[in-house]
Amino acid sequence: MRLTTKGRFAVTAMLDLALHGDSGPVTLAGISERQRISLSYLEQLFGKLRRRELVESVRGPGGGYHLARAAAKVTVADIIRAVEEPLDSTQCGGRENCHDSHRCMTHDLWEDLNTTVYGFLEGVTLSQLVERQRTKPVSLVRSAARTREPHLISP
Amino acid sequence: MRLTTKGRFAVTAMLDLALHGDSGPVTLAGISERQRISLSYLEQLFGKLRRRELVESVRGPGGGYHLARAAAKVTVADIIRAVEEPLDSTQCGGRENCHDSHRCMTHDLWEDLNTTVYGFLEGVTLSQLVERQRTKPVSLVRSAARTREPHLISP
DNA sequence: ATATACTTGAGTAATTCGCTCGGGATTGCG
DNA sequence: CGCAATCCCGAGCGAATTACTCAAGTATAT
Repeated sequence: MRLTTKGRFAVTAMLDLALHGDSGPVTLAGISERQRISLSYLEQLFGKLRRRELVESVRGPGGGYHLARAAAKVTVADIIRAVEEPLDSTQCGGRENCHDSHRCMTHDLWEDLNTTVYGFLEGVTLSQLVERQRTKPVSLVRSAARTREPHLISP
Repeated sequence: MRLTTKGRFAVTAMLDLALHGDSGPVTLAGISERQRISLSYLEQLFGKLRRRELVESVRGPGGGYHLARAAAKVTVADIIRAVEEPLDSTQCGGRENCHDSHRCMTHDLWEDLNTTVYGFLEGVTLSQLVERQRTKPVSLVRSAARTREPHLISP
């Protein structure tokens, strides 16, 4: 797994798409202006998002992008998986590197951690983010964290 | 937040430290050999881990590193924070970039997501990883996920 | 037609990653 | 003492990735 600004840009753009998708296709130029992301960079990102079938494109004037499925069915994990390069497995990935009793400890451990984090991001959908964006007063951190890490918020 | 192989190396090394720390300081050369991580790279990583007071060093022959506190008090989030470069906040981070009604949407959103993921990684301690490594049959994914994301596992 | 908008590919400066090299500094041990 | 083990530190480096530009397309609504 990898988590960088690239994934953040993609999530932001998808959120913008979800927020403005009510009235027809959303233009990359619009997203670029609203979110201050370079148009050409958005083009690259949406190329990947389209290939992963998270968005659909409408060409020609009045065209743009819209979500390929309901915002409730798109998770943050989906988006990140679409744009981030896959993290190559541990250096012992299938080769003769691992030996002794410690072989593949690295691999198993990280694979598990990986899956765990993804499992979590799998639980955060675009529609949740949209709702949170529209009803500002409630913070994502507090509402999301309260259900799983109570001691972190109210020590 | 950032999550790359760098963080993985650090977690792996710390886990090795926890596993072999019973009999005195652990040598970087030992970790390098067992985990197949370059010695010089380990030196860099442990420089950061030491500065963040996650490990303590013992110099001279017979020296090495040991954990600065109990494995139960070291979280994966601690380790990752120590070695990964901090992800600069959104491009609108304090500048005049954000405007309109959408200002800082990006910033707030990602900050929140960030905190949420970190909050989760705060919940995974080194001692949990050690125990899991010693009693292989139990998978990290299932046991960690079960305690905080019940609906993801048994829908 | 023509403008709008997506589509694709090549290229690029800056940054990070993973690592090497070359020196230190500190300390246990004979 | 002297030596070897070990940590410590900084400079640098090739490869990859990031974030982005430029330059061409193709499809389509009007």
